[in-house]
Amino acid sequence: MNRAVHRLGRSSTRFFIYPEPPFDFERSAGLHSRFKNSLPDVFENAFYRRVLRVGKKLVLVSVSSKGTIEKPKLLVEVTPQLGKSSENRMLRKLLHSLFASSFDFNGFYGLAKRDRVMKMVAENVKGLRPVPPPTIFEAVIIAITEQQISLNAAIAIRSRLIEKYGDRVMFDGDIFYAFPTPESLAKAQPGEMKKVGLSIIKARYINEFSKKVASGEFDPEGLREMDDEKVLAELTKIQGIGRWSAEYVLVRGMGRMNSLPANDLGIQRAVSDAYFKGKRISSGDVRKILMKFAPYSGIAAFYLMYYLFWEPKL
DNA sequence: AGCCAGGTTTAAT
DNA sequence: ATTAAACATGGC
Repeated sequence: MNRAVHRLGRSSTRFFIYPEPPFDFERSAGLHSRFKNSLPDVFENAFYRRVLRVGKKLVLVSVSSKGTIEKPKLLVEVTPQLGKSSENRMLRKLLHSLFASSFDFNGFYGLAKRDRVMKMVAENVKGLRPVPPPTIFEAVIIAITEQQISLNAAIAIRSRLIEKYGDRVMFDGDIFYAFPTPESLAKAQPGEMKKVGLSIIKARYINEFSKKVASGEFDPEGLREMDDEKVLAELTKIQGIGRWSAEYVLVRGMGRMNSLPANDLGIQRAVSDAYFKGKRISSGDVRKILMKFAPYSGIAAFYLMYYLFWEPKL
């Protein structure tokens, strides 16, 4: 299992991107660092780093803020330099989807003002945005790993999966991991995958799904063209993807912010803490509250959870 | 120590 | 059609 470490060329490019204000880079990109070891994303010393795949090539991107919440400006450093202009276009597009999605946050803030709780939450963490995984394939694997067990457990297991099956890249003496490709997880043996802490059944789900993607039988990126209902229908055909996982992929992986997994225990806890004094509530109660923020109910859920569970305490 | 955590499937009524 | 059991690890 000792794979080679990819050596990146020494060349690098730098450029700026300008997300729509307001954008809080620290909170948005730093969310990963609330968890102990949250590969493949690394946020350290105000730098967000991650290995991205551009075509067949691996690049390490380092992103840091050179602006403010109201005047966002991000410095992106890419190593190694990409040769072709088509590659550079792909990379820009990826970075745009990570940090500068065209989502209408002011629409959400407008609605939030009309609700006492959400107004307070939105004012406190203004500029927070979800940073989605770069591929839908990754979002599906994230969903499977996060089924049933706690986020902490899931992230620990997923990080070990990434260490075991993801390509490695060396930079400045540190090792970074790319998220495993469908091909590498398709080749993996479920019995081996289990060793990172996955249940055998999840190992098989991931393995089977990866085979379908690697062979071209299933094209996750094609889902982006479909409407919400169609996406849910396509995803739930996959073994191991139920209602919750499909909705999770939709909102977390595809930015379909009008949808949400109302059964999600985390969302239920957040809505309960914020609106029902912590008493046990149903998915119907969750819907009733978050519907007020349609078509931004997914964002509303994210803001509540962030504020209640992940906002760093002083 | 033991129970609950951002569920899904299979196999029983 | 509804319900129960099995599954894996981490944190309190």
